[in-house]
Amino acid sequence: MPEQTNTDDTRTSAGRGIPDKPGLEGLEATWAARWEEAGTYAFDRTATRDNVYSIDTPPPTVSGSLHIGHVFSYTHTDTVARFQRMRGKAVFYPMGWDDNGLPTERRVQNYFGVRCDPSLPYDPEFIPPAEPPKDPIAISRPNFVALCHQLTAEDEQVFENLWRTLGLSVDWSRTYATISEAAQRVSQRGFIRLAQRGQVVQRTAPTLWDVDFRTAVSQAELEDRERPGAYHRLAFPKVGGEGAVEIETTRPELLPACVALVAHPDDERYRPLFGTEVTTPIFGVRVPVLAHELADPDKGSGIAMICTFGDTTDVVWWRELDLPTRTIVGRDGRLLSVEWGSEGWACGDPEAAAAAYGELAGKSVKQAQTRIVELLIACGALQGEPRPITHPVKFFEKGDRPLEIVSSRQWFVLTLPHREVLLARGQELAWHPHYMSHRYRAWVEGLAGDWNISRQRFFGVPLPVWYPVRPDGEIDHDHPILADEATLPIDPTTDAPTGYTEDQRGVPGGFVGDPDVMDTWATSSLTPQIAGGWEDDPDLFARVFPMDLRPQGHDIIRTWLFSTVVRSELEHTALPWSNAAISGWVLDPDRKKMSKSKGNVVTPLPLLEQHGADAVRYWAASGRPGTDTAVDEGQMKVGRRLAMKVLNASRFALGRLSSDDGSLTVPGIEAVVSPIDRALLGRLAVVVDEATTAFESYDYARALERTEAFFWSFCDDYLELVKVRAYGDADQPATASARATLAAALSVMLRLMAPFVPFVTEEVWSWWHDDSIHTAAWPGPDDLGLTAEVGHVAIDPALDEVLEVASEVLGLVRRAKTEAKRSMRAEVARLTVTDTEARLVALAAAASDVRDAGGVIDLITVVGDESAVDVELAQE
RNA sequence: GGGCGCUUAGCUCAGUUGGUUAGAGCAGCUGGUUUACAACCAGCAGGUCAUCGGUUCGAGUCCGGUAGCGCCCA
Repeated sequence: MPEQTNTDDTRTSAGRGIPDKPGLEGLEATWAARWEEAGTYAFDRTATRDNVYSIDTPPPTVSGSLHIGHVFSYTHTDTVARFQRMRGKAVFYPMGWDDNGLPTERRVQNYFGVRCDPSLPYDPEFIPPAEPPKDPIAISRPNFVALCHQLTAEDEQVFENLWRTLGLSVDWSRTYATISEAAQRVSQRGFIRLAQRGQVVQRTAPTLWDVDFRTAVSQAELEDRERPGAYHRLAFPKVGGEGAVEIETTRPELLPACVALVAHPDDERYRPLFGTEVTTPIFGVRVPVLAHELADPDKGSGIAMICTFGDTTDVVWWRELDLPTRTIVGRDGRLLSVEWGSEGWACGDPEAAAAAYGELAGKSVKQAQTRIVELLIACGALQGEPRPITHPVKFFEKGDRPLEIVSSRQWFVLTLPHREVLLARGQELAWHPHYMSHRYRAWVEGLAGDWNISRQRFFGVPLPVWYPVRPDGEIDHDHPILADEATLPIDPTTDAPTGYTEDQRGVPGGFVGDPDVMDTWATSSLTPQIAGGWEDDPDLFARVFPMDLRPQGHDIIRTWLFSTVVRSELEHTALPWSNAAISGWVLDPDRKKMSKSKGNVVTPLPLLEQHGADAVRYWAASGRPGTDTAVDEGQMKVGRRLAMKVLNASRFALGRLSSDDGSLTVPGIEAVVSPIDRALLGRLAVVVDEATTAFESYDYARALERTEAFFWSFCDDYLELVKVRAYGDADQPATASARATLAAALSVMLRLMAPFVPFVTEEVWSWWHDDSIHTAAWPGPDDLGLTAEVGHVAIDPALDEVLEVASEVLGLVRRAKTEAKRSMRAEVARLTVTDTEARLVALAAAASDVRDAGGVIDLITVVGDESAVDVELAQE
């Protein structure tokens, strides 16, 4: 153990001594390698839950590019991890890689120039061309998945190198990947458990659909984008009456899918029409006029057409007004063919409707809009010119075209029935900063539907489900066959369910596999279970779960945080962690949000190379929890200066303790007798208190600020004051006191700074210790010769005044020298201090230090009411 | 439209339950280099705390209104 447990007497220190020329270059590589070798950050899995601090690390999307934002938020977590480790916790700090899902698919498509065609057979000989071809090569799903694994492995290495350079105290023997076999097993097991409890169900329901990715997306993946559009005013002739009802729509191409008109129940203009019918222009379909509160009287003409489906409001109307479905938009975003006059497609003149619709079928919704507007003009149904507007349109957050809503069979995790308990869990969770809890609450309160986890994609965790094929050849979706847990992970498109053989695939009496994969969040929502070895390693799981900390960005509260809470609630009836620390964004140097399209994304490696990891960490740790922070190279330079100062101040302090043979002799804390030394340690004890309290409430930035401020005043004033005294004879009590104070203060300050600047503190620590500072004990009052409990350190005002007055007088002496444009070494012939008796008593206790530091020959004190310092410089 | 956050020195930000003269760093200015540090040190200057009103002996801090910026949700 380090010397703070062995302070009873003077002892010769271990360590390798003070190097001749300490520097910052190369510290990252040196210490990253040593930490790895020594297992400094290895998790002690014999520790009981009480002594474990477990972190549910966000797995970065490895297919994304390195971003300074990664460095920022992961540094925050690392400072907390290091603090907890020094407090004696066994820190469970794994790293995960999120390589599951669409971003990887996209990257693989672009990187290799391929596309997945699931109908193709596996080609074991396939090797992608060196250069991606212009036209993508179609390859089988197994080939495609193999390329995904190959590329993510390379991407993971890039991230790991960054994290090691940054000095994250991750246990690198505990990495996981969200597409790994273990993660797939956990994910599929989680699904099966939900299904067995009836908490995930299949439904054929209107589903948000991205026509380019050809997959369903969930509410959490939506975003609104402002898009230009136009209100088209259409006239619907009344049935059995005079005149027409005019509606306004931004999507005239959906007219064939119109099933009703709707207005607000209180809208006097349309009240008389409720219960009557109108016919759609061009297609002559009779539709009712209905009332519903969601119709906005101020929007357009105040009456809207309901189509199945134009937007999410249409879905609500369709469900609540019990309307029929007329599907015209296909999964490729093109209009489907329709048999006018058949069941569900009744109309006045099927031939005319078919002729008009024939112009639209097969077109994209955009092309169809252009054509139908021409048809509407031709038949006189379009009233006036289309009126351009800008309005919010729903997009998949990764998509390029507006979402459509299609009706399809999907698996839904039931969240709506659990809204209340999920809100209660949000209250129970300790949020840092607290106000971030509002984001969660607002999201849960606003949940509009259950969580659709089916995705019609290729690279993901397959749904572990098959369906029986009935004797008539129809697929029986109502009796899904769940995979046997013992067989996980499985792929139902290549594995047969227990009790069946592969030759029964797709034949009557046999089975078919569910072709879909799960939403990435369906797997990412289980990161505590994946990292903690749920069911696969019950001993480990019991030691780490529920976890202590979930660190993450505020942008994914509604996705990752929410879904993790859902899964933990449904599976364990518990919160997955007790604390959530929410990081802000990193903004570009001009405080603009970074984005690829703006081209202002800052990459971290050049900054790490230029300024050093400690400096970049210093900048990151100055960003307060939850606060958006701009990239600031100025702050990094300050961080580097701090690191340099640590080296130099340590060299000086330890230099006073070193013998001619280079060995260090550290006096025990009991040697501290001089009032000014005791005052210094008293102040430091308060800083230890503040830093500890700040860290306990996840305010690493405050801990850094307080520690740093103390360190600089220590260097500027205290070191100057005791410089001469510390050079004296070690047998002198005054000299021993100064040296003991230097040693104790340095030891404590280094440990306070270790979470922020782990490289330089470890370097300095190694000069006089054999073990790592990062496994040393977090400092407490006993390190400073005080017995108070943490949180109860009080300053002795009389003692503190010694340091206060001495620093103040020294400052005034410096000012006099500066104003006289003299060197700091200039001698002071006579220093006259006028002050109260109490302050002069304090000054007297440090008089020789003040004389030494100021070069004062003659110090005169005068009792008086007004404080005054007169500095008479010696002749040059 | 609803909600959350922010507004303090030229810039980036601290300022905990209200309590002396509102702090720091950067930038600026003036000086200083041989025994820790020129990737340094010392010193100086710089603010109507967005704005209006209220509570109070006392408000950067608490309450309400307004404006601007940012984000989340409709």
